[in-house]
Amino acid sequence: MKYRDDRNGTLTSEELLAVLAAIGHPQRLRIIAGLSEGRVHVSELARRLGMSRPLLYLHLERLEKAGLVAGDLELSSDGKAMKYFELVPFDVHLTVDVVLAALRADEEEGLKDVQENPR
Amino acid sequence: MKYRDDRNGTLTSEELLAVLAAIGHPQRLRIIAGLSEGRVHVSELARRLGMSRPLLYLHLERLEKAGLVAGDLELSSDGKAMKYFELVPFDVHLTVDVVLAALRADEEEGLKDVQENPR
DNA sequence: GCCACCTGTCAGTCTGGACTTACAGGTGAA
DNA sequence: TTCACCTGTAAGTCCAGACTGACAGGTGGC
Repeated sequence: MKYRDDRNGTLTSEELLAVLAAIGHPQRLRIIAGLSEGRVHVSELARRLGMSRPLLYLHLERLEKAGLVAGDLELSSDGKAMKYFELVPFDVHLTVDVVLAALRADEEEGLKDVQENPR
Repeated sequence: MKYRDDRNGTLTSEELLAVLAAIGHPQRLRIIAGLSEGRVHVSELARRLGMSRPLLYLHLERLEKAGLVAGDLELSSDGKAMKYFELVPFDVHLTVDVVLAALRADEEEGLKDVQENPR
């Protein structure tokens, strides 16, 4: 899983911010809750949460980019295209040390960039 | 500490969102890092981070509302007013269960409101 | 044909947060 | 008095994100 493999669980600040911003929104909390019971396709989830489908798309996109949910387009038995989403288990421990580690990880990323793309 | 005492560590979604929004901003990550070495007064911190003082005020205000930092206005030995800020240790475990618990806590808050302010 | 489902995207509005500049006030020291 | 510090806030700009409404396309069944 993403956060276990990368740098032994250390996130860069960019990744950390993506996760925080993704979770830190009332609607997206509800989306996470809605997905916690299992995979659902978009239209169904929109109905359950009482929110418009285009809006739900935006939120799901954001959650997916942050690695918190995963989408999968499937053909149902009756031939209809269905986009299923499911939760990706996440576990981020928020402490001062994690913040410091993220900022430190940024610098190392920066160094890596310099080594890979020297000017 | 705020998050230990309230409901045995369970945050309402409002509190959780406040914390996530407060931490989830590049400048505020740097502010947290800046405060991790100890208490600093606002002007000094602004200089260290290279950001304008009014802007720093806004961010500190947000962090304080979320309970992540604490401010204290003091008179220095030479009579000048100094606003010192320091970190409040925080430890928020971000998992699906925490999200679900937050939404559940909201409902109980709602019930409490009804009991305290019956119509 | 029409209806009931589904996916995907675009154009437009609107609001809140981020940020700057500029101001008000205070102290002590030269 | 002027300078160098400090706190605190009000006014204005700017932009990204949230959200709506209306489209495009597809399938299968009546």
